[in-house]
Amino acid sequence: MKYLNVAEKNNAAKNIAIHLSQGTQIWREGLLQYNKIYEFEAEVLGQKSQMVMTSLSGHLLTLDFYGAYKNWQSCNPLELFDAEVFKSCIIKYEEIKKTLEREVRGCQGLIIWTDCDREGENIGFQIIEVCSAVKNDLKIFRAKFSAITEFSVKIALQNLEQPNKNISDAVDVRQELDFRIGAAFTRFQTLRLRKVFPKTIGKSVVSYGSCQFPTLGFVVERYRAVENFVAEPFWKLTVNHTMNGLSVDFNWERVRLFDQKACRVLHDTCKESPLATVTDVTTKPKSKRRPLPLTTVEFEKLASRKLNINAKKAMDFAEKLYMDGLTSYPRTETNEFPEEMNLEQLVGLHTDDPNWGAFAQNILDNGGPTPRQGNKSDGAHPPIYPTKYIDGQLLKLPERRLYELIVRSFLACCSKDAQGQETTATINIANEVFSGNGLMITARNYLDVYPYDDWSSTEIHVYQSGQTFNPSCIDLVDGSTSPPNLLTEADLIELMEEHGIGTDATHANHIEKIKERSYVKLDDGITFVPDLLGMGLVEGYERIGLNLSKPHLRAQFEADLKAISEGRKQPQVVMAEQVAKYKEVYLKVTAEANKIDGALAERFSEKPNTDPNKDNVMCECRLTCKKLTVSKESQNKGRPFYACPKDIKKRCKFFQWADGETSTSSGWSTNGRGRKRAYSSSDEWTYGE
DNA sequence: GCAAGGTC
Repeated sequence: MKYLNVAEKNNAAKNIAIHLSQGTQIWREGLLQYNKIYEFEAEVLGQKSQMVMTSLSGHLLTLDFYGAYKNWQSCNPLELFDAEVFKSCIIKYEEIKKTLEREVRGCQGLIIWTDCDREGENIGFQIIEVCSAVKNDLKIFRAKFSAITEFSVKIALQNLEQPNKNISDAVDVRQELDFRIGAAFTRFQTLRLRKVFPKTIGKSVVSYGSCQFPTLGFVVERYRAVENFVAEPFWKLTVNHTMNGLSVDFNWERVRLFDQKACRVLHDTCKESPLATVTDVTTKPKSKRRPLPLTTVEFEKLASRKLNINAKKAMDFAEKLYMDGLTSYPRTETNEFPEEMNLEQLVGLHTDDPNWGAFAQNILDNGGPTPRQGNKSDGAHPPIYPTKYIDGQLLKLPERRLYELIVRSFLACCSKDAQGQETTATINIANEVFSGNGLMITARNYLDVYPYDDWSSTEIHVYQSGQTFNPSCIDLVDGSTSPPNLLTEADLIELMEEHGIGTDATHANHIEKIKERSYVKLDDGITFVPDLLGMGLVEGYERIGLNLSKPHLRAQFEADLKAISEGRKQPQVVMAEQVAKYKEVYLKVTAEANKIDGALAERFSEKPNTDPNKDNVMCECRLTCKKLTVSKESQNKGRPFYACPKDIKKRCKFFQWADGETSTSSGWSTNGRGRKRAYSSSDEWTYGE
């Protein structure tokens, strides 16, 4: 038997091949330089077999509309909810597809080794689709692994399963809906707003996406919370005891009062008999926990918060570090190291470094690495860790700082929690209670290598229970409640993760996208505020009574997808329900689009063009009485034509333009990528009015 | 020229 084995990416294919062949694999080039082919022997289903292993680079196929639906001017976006869609190979991956087709011909079996998550299952079915098309009697298997380690992939090969169609179906529904909704709303928003605000919108695209809008929504919500915040004045008592050059502050047990008079009365009472009596002194151990093994989300948050490198840039550099072999795969949700990983060796790589070498040596000399184990695993990738040591001086600046962050995080999580002793002294002044704290750090441990956490000692006098002293001062301090902070990028990523908007691999992209679209902007280089367009859009949809920027729509959809994965719901049913829902939303939006114009007009300085459709020409089909509105502008650019969705696959002799003229072309059009697509129309169109 | 999800 000869099996074709296909992984989701080259790196996975290579490592799986190494593990299964004990390093005896030989490699050759595939048709695309990034995706190599590895060959070795292995035992499959109790039989010695020839193995050919190659990979994709993520999804192989993508969705598209046919002919007229592809063109922004030649169809009503409403039709995109029902227009037929097709999957085709992503143009840059055609060589990968050809490699699969060529390699599978010589094989009798196919083993899918894509990542063991939802998207991976779907990618698996794309591989099956391509391979089955050239070889129809293939024996097909799915390898399920919990990590790409020798142990895990060998177990997977001994326990081959069948691919799970339900999971893949859920992804198909997700893709198709995101695509239809995204295309319909994006075209509508863009085409309309370009006409209503030609100066402000210009040629830019006003996109709608099921992740873009909730992300924008988080920024708007926080901005409003800050804007609408009403500060409330408060008053509080503070006590200070300075002696021998050491100043100790005591905090009031009541924290603060919102009644100035009451606070003044208590202050006066304390000032009248200011002698403080120490009522209690406790000292107890306190520790600060070392970080968990590093995930993508934590990496992005640290880079953004501590190094001021934004998530998109951080991921681009992480990708480069990974490609250079310095760090492990950067997209991971896993925060625990697999048992079989040799952490001692990985720590040992760093013992010669001038900055953290001694720390690494210290870990090895004191019982070895003992990382905390988290509770998340994506089943394919370990946490992010340095795979190789390099002198930081050899790297350019942002890369060096990110490599250092990965190394320091790794060494910190392999180290021990910081330990300290916290002393709390409680005092009583005229029956008011205050407490002061002191912290003595007894073992800094991980903090010595991890500058991203603060924990510092604070001194306190040595007090004894029953002792009395005269405070240096007892003050009445006024203040006012403060608004929440605007969102930083790290906060935004946290919210996205919490509400299930996007994935670890896409958070940074969505944030970048809404910046690019001018929906949000960085206020002071650090915090996000809505930009005029983003704010106006959210307000416009709200005036229509829609909450498209709230995360619950996406959350509901995710719940449906889960039901499909588990076989509890039919994909066609969910698809139909969601399409119907969004179609209704779309109709409402187009009917009340003037409310969006109005909201934006209040934000923009440009006066809106109040009748953006006055130049439109109505087309009507004589046979079906279907109506189509076309702008004069597009009419001049090229004649609108109608593609009949049902007959699309039939190659027809001629088609008819919306102005009634027929063309004798073969009935094939080319798409933007120069590829031929069939479209047809037996309907006749004519201009009305 | 549109989405979101993978990935180089």
